[in-house]
Order: sequence, then structure tokens, then C-alpha cells
Amino acid sequence: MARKTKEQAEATKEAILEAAAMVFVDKGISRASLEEIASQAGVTRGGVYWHFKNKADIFAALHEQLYIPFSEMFLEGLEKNDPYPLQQLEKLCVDLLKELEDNPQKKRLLTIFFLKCDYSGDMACFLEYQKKQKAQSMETFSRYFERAEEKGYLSGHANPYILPRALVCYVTGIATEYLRDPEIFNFKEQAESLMQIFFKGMCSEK
Amino acid sequence: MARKTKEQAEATKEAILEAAAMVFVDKGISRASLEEIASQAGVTRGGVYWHFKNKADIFAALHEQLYIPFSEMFLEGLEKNDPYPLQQLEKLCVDLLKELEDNPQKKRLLTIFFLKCDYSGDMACFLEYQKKQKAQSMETFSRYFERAEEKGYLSGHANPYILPRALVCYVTGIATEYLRDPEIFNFKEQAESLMQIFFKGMCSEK
DNA sequence: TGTTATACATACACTCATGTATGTATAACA
DNA sequence: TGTTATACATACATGAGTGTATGTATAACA
Repeated sequence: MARKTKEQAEATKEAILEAAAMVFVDKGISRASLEEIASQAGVTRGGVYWHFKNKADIFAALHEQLYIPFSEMFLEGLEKNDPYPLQQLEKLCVDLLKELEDNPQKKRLLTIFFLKCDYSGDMACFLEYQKKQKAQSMETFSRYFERAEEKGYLSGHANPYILPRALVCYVTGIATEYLRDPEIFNFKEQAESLMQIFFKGMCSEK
Repeated sequence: MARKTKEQAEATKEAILEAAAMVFVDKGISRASLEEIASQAGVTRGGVYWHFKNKADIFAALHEQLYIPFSEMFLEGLEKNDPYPLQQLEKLCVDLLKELEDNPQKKRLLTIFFLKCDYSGDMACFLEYQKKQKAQSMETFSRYFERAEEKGYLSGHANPYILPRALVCYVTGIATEYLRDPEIFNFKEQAESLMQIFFKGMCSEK
């Protein structure tokens, strides 16, 4: 009773990833066993080793699943050439937070990455990956701030080199604290205020 | 050749903690073995088990070492009754970042807590501990903002309920990103600018 | 329609860290 | 000064997870 169709095989691969996300959130990556992931996906460890090299390889697949879609949002926004780049960027950040609140899979994955993962040994390479991802985000953010500066929307004390870094810190900080304790924020109501606190300080006009 | 003096025993206990911090940063908590910690501290596993119940118990000791001193800073500031509570709070945050940069032990410990720890199983309880710690920080921050509001220093859109949370997110976000890649920030030069970005948006006068 | 590669299941060998039990020299204390 | 609790070292037992090797039914393909 073995040998499934190609589509069926792809389905079990996704089932394994889905199961892995659940087990990782629950037990943490270090304590998660491939045995438990396998059984929760309805296969044995043999099946898991067929689709993935090891635990880190599963993690890598989940990692891409999250980080690809996030960066696209901000790149698309750039192409619109909005007359108010700061408001545009602010709104994108608000949307990002709300999306995080509404999308349980993203919530699960980010929880794993921020709180259920020990980035050493096999996993250290993902810090490098995240660094590159984040450098790219900041590069994108810079474009928004540069446009804002060209149009004279930036106040003097806010230099455009440090602003994108500050924004990344603020947003990831909010996300981390939210995942650490989801009850402290209700993004549907508070995401706007949160981002306002950051952005209202940079406008040269009042 | 066993049985040391009480002071000697206390010294080996500290040696174990020091060794643990080094091994935790290097291998991560999940991959760190008590054997390696012991040998790096100049004892055997027997010695480690004499002073600590297990790995989580060692972690708990390191955890307290960091979180006690941090919260005191902001409480002391409150007693001074500074006429400009926002500037005072801003300066304390700047000092906190610079302290993080200058103090290698704090840097090591925070790196462990943010990047080398998988908060599940035995370790899940520390998230609770951190939540309480952070709630207390926010409580303290609130006092600064309340004073600022009484004196009319807060602009309308910045409500004092959400401000302390936002500040905590910003500062921890900066710390996390800094530990993830210490080269992106130089706090000696940039800590002021970073905190300015946050605070200049909340003052009603320009 | 026969062959082959696929998509797993099963079985095996091995490492490695953990917890505990026991031994022991000596500081502390009366 | 004898006794006892201390501060470890040593030895042992154990399990849990990992990686790989092998088995096998069948989809895919020619």
C-alpha cells in the first residue's frame, strides 16, 4: 500500500509542513521530534525523511513561506508612486500588523521564529538569512523616506539613514511583544495609533 | 580532595554561571550540555548538580541577574521628580542602550534570551516571568507619561495608555535588532537620534 | 505490458545527554 | 576532637531521538 500519485505526494509534503508548524509552536523546535511531526501528519518518520533532509530543512521551508510574502507588500507600494510616501508607508505598516492578527498561519510561524527557536548550530544560518531579508526591507523603506525627503516632508532631526532602521525595530518590536502576549494589543483598533506615534514625529508641518 | 570553604563554594557556583553564559551564547540553550558547562567551569557534572537542579535552574539564575538591575533604573528616575519627565525618560532609554553596548555580560545574557532560547517545555515559565517584568516596566513608564500629560507636554493624538507599550516595543525592538547584528547600530553615536525619533513626535510644542 | 523510479513503511544501529546513586575528603561546629 | 553535613567526583542506568539501510507496493512511462 505505498506509492501515491504525484499530487498526493505533494499533499503529504504540505501536510508534514502543516504538522511541523503545529508541533513547533507547541513543543518548540528543539523539543519537537520528527516522530511527532510524522504521526501528526499521518505518516512515519520514513515519509518525513523522504521529503526533507532533517528538522532544519523543514524549518527552512516554513521560513521561506513567511518571508517571501512580507517583503513583496512594500515593494509593490513603491511602484504606485503615491504623493504622500510617509502616509503610504504608515498605512502599509498598519496593514502588516492587522494581517498578522488575522492570519493564524503567519502568527504561528512568527511565534516560532521569535519565541520557539534557538538560533545555534544548524539553525544559525537562518539568522544570516534573516539579516539579508531585513537589509532588503530597510533598503525598500529607505526609498520611501528618500521620496519623503525630496518632497520636504521630513523634519530636520530625522535623518534618512537611521529612519528605516528605526522603523524596522519599531514594527518588529511591536510584533514580538504582541506574539509574546497577544492580549496587550488589539491591532484592529490600535494599529493606527501605534504607527501614528512613530510617524507623527517626522513630519515637518504640524 | 573535596570540600571547599563556603566562599570557595560560592565562587565555583559563580564560575558555573559564568561558564553557562558562555556556553549558552555559543551553543544555544538547547544544544548546551551540562558536561561542557561543567568542564568550562573547572568542575564535573556532579558539581553542577550540587549547585543547580538542572539546566533550567541555571537559566533562571542568569535570568534574574539581568532583569533585576534593569527595572531599578527607571524606578529611581521617578523619585527625582524631574520637571521634564519626557526628556528624563528619553535620557534613561538612551543610557539603557549605551549600557547594553558597553556591558558585555548584559549583551551576552540578552543575546541568550532573545536569540538562543526556545521558550517551550521547562522554559515556558520564563515567558510568564518576562511578562510580569514587562508589565511592571510599563507601569513605571506610565508614570512618566502621566506626569508629562499633567504638565501639558503630550500632543493630542498620543494617548497615555498606549504610549508606554509603544516605548517598550521600540526599545526592545532596537535591542533585539542590535543583538541580531551588532554592526547596524553604534549606540554611542546613534542612541540619541534613535530615541529622538520616538519622542519628538509626542511633544505638543515644537 | 514490463520495467523502473517513486513514495513511503519498517527495522536497525548508534550517539549522547540526562538524572541519580554512591563514594569521599574535609570544613564547620559543638 | 569527634561528628556531621558539605562540596564535590565518580559510576551507573536509561531513554529518547537521530540517521540510514532495507523492504515494498505501485504510479509513471516507454
